[in-house]
Amino acid sequence: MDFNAIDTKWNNLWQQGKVFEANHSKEKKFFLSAAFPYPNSPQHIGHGRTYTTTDIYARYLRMQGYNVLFPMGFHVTGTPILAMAKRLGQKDEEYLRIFEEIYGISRETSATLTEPKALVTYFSHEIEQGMREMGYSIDWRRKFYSYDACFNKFIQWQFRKLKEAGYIKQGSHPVPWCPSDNNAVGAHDTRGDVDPQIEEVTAVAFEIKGEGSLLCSTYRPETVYGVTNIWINPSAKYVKVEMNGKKFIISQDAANALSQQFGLKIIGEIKVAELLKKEAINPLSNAKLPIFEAKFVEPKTGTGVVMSVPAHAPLDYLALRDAKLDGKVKLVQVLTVEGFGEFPAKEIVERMKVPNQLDSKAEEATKEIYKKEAHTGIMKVGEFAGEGCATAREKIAAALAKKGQAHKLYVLANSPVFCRCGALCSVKMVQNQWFLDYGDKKWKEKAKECLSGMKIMPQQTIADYLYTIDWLNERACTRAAGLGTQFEFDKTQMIEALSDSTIYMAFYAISHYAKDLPADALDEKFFDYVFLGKGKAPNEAAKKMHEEFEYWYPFDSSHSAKDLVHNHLVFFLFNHACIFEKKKWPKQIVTNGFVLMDGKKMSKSMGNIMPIRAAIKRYGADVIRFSVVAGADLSSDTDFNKSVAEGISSRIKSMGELLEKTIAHDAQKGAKTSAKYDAADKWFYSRLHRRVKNAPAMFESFQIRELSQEILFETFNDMQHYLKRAKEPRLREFFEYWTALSAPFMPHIAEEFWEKLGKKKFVKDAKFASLAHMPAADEKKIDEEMEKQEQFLLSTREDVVTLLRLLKKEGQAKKIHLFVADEWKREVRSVVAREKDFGKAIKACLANAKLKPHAAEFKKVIETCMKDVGALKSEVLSSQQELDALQNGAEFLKSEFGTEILVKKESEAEGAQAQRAKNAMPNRVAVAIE
RNA sequence: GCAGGGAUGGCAGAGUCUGGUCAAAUGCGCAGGGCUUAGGACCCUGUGACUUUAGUGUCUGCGCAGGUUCAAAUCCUGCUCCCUGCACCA
Repeated sequence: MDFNAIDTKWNNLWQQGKVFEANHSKEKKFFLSAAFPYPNSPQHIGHGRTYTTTDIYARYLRMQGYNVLFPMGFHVTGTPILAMAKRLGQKDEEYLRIFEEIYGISRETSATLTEPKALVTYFSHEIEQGMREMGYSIDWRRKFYSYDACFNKFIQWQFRKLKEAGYIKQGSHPVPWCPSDNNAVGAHDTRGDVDPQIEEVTAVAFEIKGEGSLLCSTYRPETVYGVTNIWINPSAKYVKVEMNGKKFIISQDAANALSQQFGLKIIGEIKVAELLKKEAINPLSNAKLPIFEAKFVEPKTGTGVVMSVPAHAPLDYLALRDAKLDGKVKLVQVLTVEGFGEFPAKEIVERMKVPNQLDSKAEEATKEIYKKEAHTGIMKVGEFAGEGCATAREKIAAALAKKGQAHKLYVLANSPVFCRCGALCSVKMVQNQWFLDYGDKKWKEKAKECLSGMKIMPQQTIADYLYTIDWLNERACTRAAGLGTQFEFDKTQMIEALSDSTIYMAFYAISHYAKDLPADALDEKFFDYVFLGKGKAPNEAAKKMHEEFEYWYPFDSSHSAKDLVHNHLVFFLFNHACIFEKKKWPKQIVTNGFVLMDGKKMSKSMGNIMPIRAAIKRYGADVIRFSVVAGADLSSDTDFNKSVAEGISSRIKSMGELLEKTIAHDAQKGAKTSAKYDAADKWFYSRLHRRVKNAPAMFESFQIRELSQEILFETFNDMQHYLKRAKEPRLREFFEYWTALSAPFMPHIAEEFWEKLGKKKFVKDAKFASLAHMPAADEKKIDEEMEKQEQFLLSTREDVVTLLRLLKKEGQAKKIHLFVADEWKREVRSVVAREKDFGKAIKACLANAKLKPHAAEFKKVIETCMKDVGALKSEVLSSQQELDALQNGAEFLKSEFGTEILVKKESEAEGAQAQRAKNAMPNRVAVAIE
């Protein structure tokens, strides 16, 4: 089987036949989509998981008779593509290498990708081609890019609606900032792709009479009571600054960084030597504090001035000890800490034998104490004595701030972070930043109402949605640069990437028409009519688009990987709830886990990314489809590796070979067999129809893993057994059902099989398996008794195998006798099942008239039954049924063991066998081997 | 720190809601055998330990420590460890 050839054949036929183009009609519809990709790289097999899951579902629903719309577009909004084009233009070696080694893009090609649009075009074509090769049943006519003029108009309309609703606000906001580029920085703007993390710290003011205040940044304002001195770095430069009419002393570096956050003015330098002579005043205890020098103080971190709490901060204690001041300064205890005495910092430093402040163990000790004190520390002094460390911290910070003795400031927690331009990043307080007010209570309520009407898969993620809805606050919705849509209310701004992709699904409903209209025509009235049905249709186009939207909306199912739960998917709820009327709110969200490569996360730095098109080339699309969805439950991550893909491949191939054989056989002998089903046929088709019957519920609940297991492995195993068991296997019917059932998973191969089978079984004139109806199970063929009998036959076979091995008589037995337990033993079994107790069971049996004749024997039977009393719940076959099962399977057993098989009832045993026959139990035959 | 998820055999991964049929599905790996010129293809068997030449039995076992129960991977309590997310970034 040449998978690639089959893929190509059917991809072309589908395209030519316009099989997946969906138009509004009278039929019941289903509108679903998966998050549209950001084209700044080729896609890898991880992306394939979400799209494959979506496509399986789409194909399943199509086969259930729905008019299914599965569209796709490209999200190009934001800065990474801009940044990437710029870097390629600069011949950035890091990028060129990634392109070459991981994406397989030559340097010549890279040289042509220095414009954002060229990059978008290149990767979106690459991605689209991959999706086509994977056989995704997408209506490509509706494709658009988020920078298309018609889409811009749509987003601007959306933002006008949000503004009308009062959800767009302005205010100040801290962002990671490059002072040299004069722009906000994200992970893709920094050296080594470090994600800059903003953290809030408290800066406490320690007054120096006549000079202003020393500003000390700290994570632990509750320890101000214990401050014994102030640290400054002897080799740093300190300056006086003016801020809100007050004077402060901080390092020069800090002044530069903080000027981005506050309107501060540097008044002049102050020499370290001069500072060291001064005294500062503790704002809480009013103690006079000396100022000392310490090397551990980083002038670039925080304010460059550090308050010293030697009782609780190991670094402070170490610095004192290094300067031989530990004898002179009196430590002040602030907290009582579990497992420590008066001065925890001193204790831990001594216990861990930290040599000095610059040793790496100093940091370890700090972390340890910080954690311990935050957990178990109780305030010993001050206004909040008796309270826990964490609550006291907040209260003290607030109290100091109220008196103007503390200020909130922002720092980069993972500092230093460098911009790719080389400058050190800091935090800037952006003024007049535009926000979407997701903190609005009423809006939150609406979003929750929307959520409550939806089906969320996997169900356990509902908690995440609720949590995120509650937690969301004002969120910046514009940026100074980027591709996408201009922000109408402030033309210096572009709408930010996560804000223009919240209701874009609605645009798919009309995108294939919108493209043909001049952008000017898409004004307020136009969209009000199309999406909200307000007013009269401004023109024919609007009317047509309104009808289309009315047909396809509400949006039935949104698919993505699980990382979008905390942002995009929640915004999706908020925005739908705001813009559209309730009956147009979305119905379902499905999220899935990631794909690992040989057990490890795929990443550029590890170089273990497998591009999806390379994977298709190697294994075939359908094998990849199975590989990314069959391995794990929807919610958990799945592993892709060679052996999984090869295993799937070989199963599919052997199915193909069998299909060929079946067809050849039928052609020779004629497909019709008039003979009735025998036991083996009944068993096999009972299993098949049971699976067919259960399948729809499994598709609906996204038990994709279980379904693939059934289709690929369990059905396959059944067939293996059936082939051995059946006198004349009839596989045609099986293949007709199996092909349809597996078509959503392996569409190309299913089409190929379908064609070979003559393809008209389930729906008249279905040219494609993709359009055939999912077969309904023939429930008459589900035969539980037959399945049990076969099960019994198989376990009997197992017993014989075990016994032969035990006797070392494999292949040497002359005759094998099988004895079925008498009916009265079943009575005993059910008594034991009921009583669940040896004594009670005996009494019950004695009282049972039916068991009277067997009084001498039943005690032993009860004993045997009691061994696994829990197993007795399931019902067993009657003696006659067991007998039938074995007689029907006698041929099979004979061929398995190559010897004569004699089946009898226990009571019919004669001579030497009589004793053995007594071992027979319900559901377990007695075996006698000659 | 907060929130969510998790810990099962050589590996991956079911089983947990609804306790007993669980030495634990399925797949991979490994070992032995068969088929074959050969095999990475296919088939059979085995794969916690010990014991057993008539079909066993005993012990150990599902992160750790307890508890409930005739019975616990499954229920309860406490603990340890791991993963993911925490905002202006797609």
